[in-house]
Amino acid sequence: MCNCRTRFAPSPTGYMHIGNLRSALYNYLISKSLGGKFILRIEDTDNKRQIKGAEQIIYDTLESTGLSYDEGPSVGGDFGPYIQSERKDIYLKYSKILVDRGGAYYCFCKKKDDNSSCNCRNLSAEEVENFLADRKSYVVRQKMPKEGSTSFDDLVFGHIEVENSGLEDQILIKSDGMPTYNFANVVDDHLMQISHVVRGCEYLSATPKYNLLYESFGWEIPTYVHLPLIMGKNPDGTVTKLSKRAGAVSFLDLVNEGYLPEAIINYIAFLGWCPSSNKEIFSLSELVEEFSIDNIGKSPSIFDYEKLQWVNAQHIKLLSDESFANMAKKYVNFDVDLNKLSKILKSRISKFDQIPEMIDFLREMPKFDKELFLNKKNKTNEENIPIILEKSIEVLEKISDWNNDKLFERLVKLSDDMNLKKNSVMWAVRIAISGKHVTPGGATEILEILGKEESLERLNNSLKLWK
RNA sequence: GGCUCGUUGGUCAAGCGGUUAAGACACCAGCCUCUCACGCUGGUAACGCGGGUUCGAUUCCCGCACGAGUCACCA
Repeated sequence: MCNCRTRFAPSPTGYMHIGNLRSALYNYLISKSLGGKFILRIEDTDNKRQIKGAEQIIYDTLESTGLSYDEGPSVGGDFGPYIQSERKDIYLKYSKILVDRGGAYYCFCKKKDDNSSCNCRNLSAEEVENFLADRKSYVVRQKMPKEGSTSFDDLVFGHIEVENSGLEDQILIKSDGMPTYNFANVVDDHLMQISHVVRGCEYLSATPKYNLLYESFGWEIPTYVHLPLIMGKNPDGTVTKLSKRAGAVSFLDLVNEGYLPEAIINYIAFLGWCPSSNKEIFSLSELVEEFSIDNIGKSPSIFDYEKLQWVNAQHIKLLSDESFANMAKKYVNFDVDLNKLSKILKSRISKFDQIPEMIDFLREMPKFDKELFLNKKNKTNEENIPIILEKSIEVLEKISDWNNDKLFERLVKLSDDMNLKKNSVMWAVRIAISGKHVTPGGATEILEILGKEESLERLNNSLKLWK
């Protein structure tokens, strides 16, 4: 056990996209692989951007992916509340402390004012008192050093150093009294004793500002782990940071398309990290076992649907027959034996939304071209097709024990009797009952699913095409 | 534009001074097979460019190019 504490701190401003989830995952993996705690904190300091339901999506996503948190809204913890809008007073209090310590100052300029003309940094204590007494609206700004440089060592990116002169006196408390993200983040991370700040590297260049804040407070600076960006492909082929515009990927959308949460987790774990071994398919707990910060890379990765699909296919194969049938249920909208269906589908789909198209022929015999029956490799032709179908019908009519093994055995026997390869019979029968060139499952598997009555009806109808 | 970061096959990626430069996806071929899929075997394909350092650079250093991130009273 160690006292490693990480936090996932999303804003409820929309759906949960892959970048957020990856951040949650890595926070989880880092704390769990070190035997520490994983904390959820909701950062809802921007009233304007709140979206109803977004918070619930966060809870649901963490729940369905198994990223369970040790502290957070509803589960509680010793450092609550875990929702920033409920911590407003805390930020105000600390902003005052910071002003007293000389790390920040009140700014009474109007929003539109040109920053360069702002002289609030030099206001006397008396002037400030007066403005405050007048209830003049204000913001609190961080007092950045004018010279020197600030540096830190990131566990992934190494030593980063920036000139202080490039840093603006950023706003800490907005005129509505709410803290900005940057400020609330620092205060909460300190108060909640976060040891490792794990976040996307878009924050890399803002980190010196954070450190200056920690220093002004006299607080210990946490360990930083910045994660490489996840890029999305634009329609024109260029790549940019994953966003609505580029490769729009929301967790919920993926799930609705038929990706398994565990597959999504497995895949995004590899966006920026890779294990020492060549193993690729992991459960969440296996990821915890193998995860190591040392193996996080720096270069951006591109979200690749093809690879995701492959990973998903692998996880689908790992599913028990029961859970597969359960998942498949919602994609099957007609009456059919789900268990039998699942058997032929499991190795053939890479995501669940492929199911409807694959099995539509089971519900209703499609119109098809008679030419489909003719297949050189399987030696079917205009002469033998009608005979095969006729004989098959005779044989099948006599079967009362309608199951795959029995059907297979009888049709193989028929082909022997007719001096044909079994492929010829199987091909003819399969086309006759499916009307499709390719089908999931072989002739006898489809016969079994269709049932005796439906199968014979289809067979007879197809035979008519040849009379 | 300033600052910061990155650059190994089409994609994801191992590598951390000397390698036949792994592996995976995709693609192609073959095998297996009651079509397809699964599975198995094999194949095509890569160190951005230019200087150094070194006996030796994909690996270290410096330029350049290209890509990206960030510069909000958004997070």
